[in-house]
Amino acid sequence: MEKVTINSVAKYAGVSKKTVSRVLNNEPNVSPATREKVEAAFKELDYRPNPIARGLAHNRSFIIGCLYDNPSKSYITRVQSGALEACQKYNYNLLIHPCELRGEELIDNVASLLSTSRLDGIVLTPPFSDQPELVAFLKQKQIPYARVAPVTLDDESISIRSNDTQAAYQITNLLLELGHKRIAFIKGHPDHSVTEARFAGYKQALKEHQIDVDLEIVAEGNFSYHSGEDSARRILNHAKPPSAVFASNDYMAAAVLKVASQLSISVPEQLSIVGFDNAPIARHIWPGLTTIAQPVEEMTYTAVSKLVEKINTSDIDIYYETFPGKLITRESTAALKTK
Amino acid sequence: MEKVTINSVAKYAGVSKKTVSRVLNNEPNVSPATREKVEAAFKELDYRPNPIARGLAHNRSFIIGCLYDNPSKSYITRVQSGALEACQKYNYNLLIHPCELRGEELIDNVASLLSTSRLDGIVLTPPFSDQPELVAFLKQKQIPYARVAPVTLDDESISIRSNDTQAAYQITNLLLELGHKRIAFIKGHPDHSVTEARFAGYKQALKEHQIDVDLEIVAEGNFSYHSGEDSARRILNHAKPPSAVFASNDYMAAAVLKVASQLSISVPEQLSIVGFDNAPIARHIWPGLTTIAQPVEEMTYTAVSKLVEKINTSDIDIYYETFPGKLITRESTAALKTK
DNA sequence: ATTGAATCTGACACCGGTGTCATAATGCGT
DNA sequence: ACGCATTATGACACCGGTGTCAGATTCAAT
Repeated sequence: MEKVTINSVAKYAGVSKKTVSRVLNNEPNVSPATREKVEAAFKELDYRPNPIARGLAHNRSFIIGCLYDNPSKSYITRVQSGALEACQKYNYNLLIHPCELRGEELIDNVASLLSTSRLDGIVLTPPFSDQPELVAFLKQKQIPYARVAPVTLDDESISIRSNDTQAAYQITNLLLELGHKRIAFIKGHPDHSVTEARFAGYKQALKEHQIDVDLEIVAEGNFSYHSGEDSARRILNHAKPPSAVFASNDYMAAAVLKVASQLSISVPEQLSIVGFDNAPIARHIWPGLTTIAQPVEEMTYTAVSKLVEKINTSDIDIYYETFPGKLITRESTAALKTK
Repeated sequence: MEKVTINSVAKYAGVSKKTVSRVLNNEPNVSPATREKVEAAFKELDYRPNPIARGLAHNRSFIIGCLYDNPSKSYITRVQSGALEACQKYNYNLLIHPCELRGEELIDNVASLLSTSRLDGIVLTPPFSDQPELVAFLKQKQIPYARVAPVTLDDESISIRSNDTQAAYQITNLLLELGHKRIAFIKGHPDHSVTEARFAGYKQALKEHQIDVDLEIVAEGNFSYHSGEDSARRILNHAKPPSAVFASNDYMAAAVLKVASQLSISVPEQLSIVGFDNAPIARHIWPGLTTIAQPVEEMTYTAVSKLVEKINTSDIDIYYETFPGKLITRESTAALKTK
């Protein structure tokens, strides 16, 4: 089984390789008869164009990079899944690049990624969507990029956003409507811009109900389960403990539930808990967590699609779209019993 | 900033491009003086070889594919992480390829993946490590491959194994030593070869303690949380309920815990539960799950490393290595109280 | 039949590297 | 100083596609 190149097809079909190339790329100015001959040859020889050669000729790699650093495996998998689907649609490949660096080192790392792998474009997922130095670097290097779930705005890019503040507002309101007045909050990782966005929604809801934010029951977490445990221990042992806890993601919320069990605080009877993200764990623990679901796959799919379109047509310069979150009610929340 | 090619370096250093190529690849027969000149030019111009051109010349893509279909996101992430690390070491890229197909469709899908992406090699993770048609196909197509955690043997390949039977035996023994005599078992997905391997370990341990396997408390799961719930409900509502449950993975074990809470069966006082895999959920629920940890990253790292070495040297033909599992004891197991 | 425009087709260089092989430069023994 | 083996270097074709442009063919209009 010798390999089938454009030359063998050309010979087989009795035309020049350029004509074969024209058929391959659906270029105009090929007579129907010729086109048919060439297509028959494709079938007959089972010809597959070599993407590497094509890449060399175009000075393109047909590879999109995906940059992430997220403690949630399920989030990463969902991002990948959406990105992959978009790549397949356009015959691109996806190169995943987990990266824990920040600042100068991050720039160096991405620079070396770009020069070694010759990416055609790059998708930034949180927390990288909001790293101004990184964005500036890509802009300066003229590397097309798209940002998933950024909070900051940037006039010349593709940004696929979610409205975390709104969603956090909504879920806090749910607790308020259930009668909770003393609601603790566990913040996320300070590098992630959604951290402040979610906190802002929480504060706004409290404010509208004329409740002051009590920083004694606001803990600094970092999205990890462990940080949730520490925060929960502090909050639940407070002299005036809250009747509800809003953790900035589901892992930390799960940790709150664990600490509550350890302290024999029953959920949701004595304590309501809400999380964020609708990670698998939210329904894998008992009671299940009330949380916010976001269409992560869809967001990433859109981001990569728009990015590839930008690369292919250099038409789209700016694209904004906001995807709404959805409140999911499970067993971890209940009305406050009036004592 | 015009782009730096091998030609510009050659011109700058005053040598031919072939000489530059020689320096680049550490080939012999370059005088120290010339080598230095060229290396200085590299630095000066910040030259990065174009992997696509190199790929074309070598008829290689420098891409390794990773095939998987696993319900556990954390498992996937760990596989990716090990594979990526190995790829980086050898300057390869990793192409991830989730795939839910089986049989004929699977072969077609992989065939098209190979011809479109020109992979240099492919890593098979469970359940693909044990699909005989797929392995036969790759062998016939002469595509180098490595198998992670296969159960079946195959004389001519790279196989990085774990001893699931032994580990299952060990964890079952732990329950037996705690005094449990009636131990339920929830099987995994029938497509995964580890499913039978783990069951075999369970049976062996029971046999050595002269306990017959009671198929009434052996459930057919599929590794999903949901299947674990269904199985747990059946098992725990049995007329003669078990005092311990061994679920083939941690998700199903977590589901058993949930069902137990719903039925007000306290864990571990009335019921011991063990899982398998040491997934994050094993320590994110309360009580934490006693389980088996396997060095997934390390296994995949080794698999990819050996695969790339095979590609580069066509030396290694066969490579076997078995990684042991490790028992992790948490709060979900306790000694059976003698009534 | 003739002409001009529109449509088709192929020769050839090129993308940025690597392999082959011939030739130039060096080292070494006598 | 000479000859010979060894090392160093470059010219050139090639990997498998694509862009450019000139030449060939077709077609409609006169």
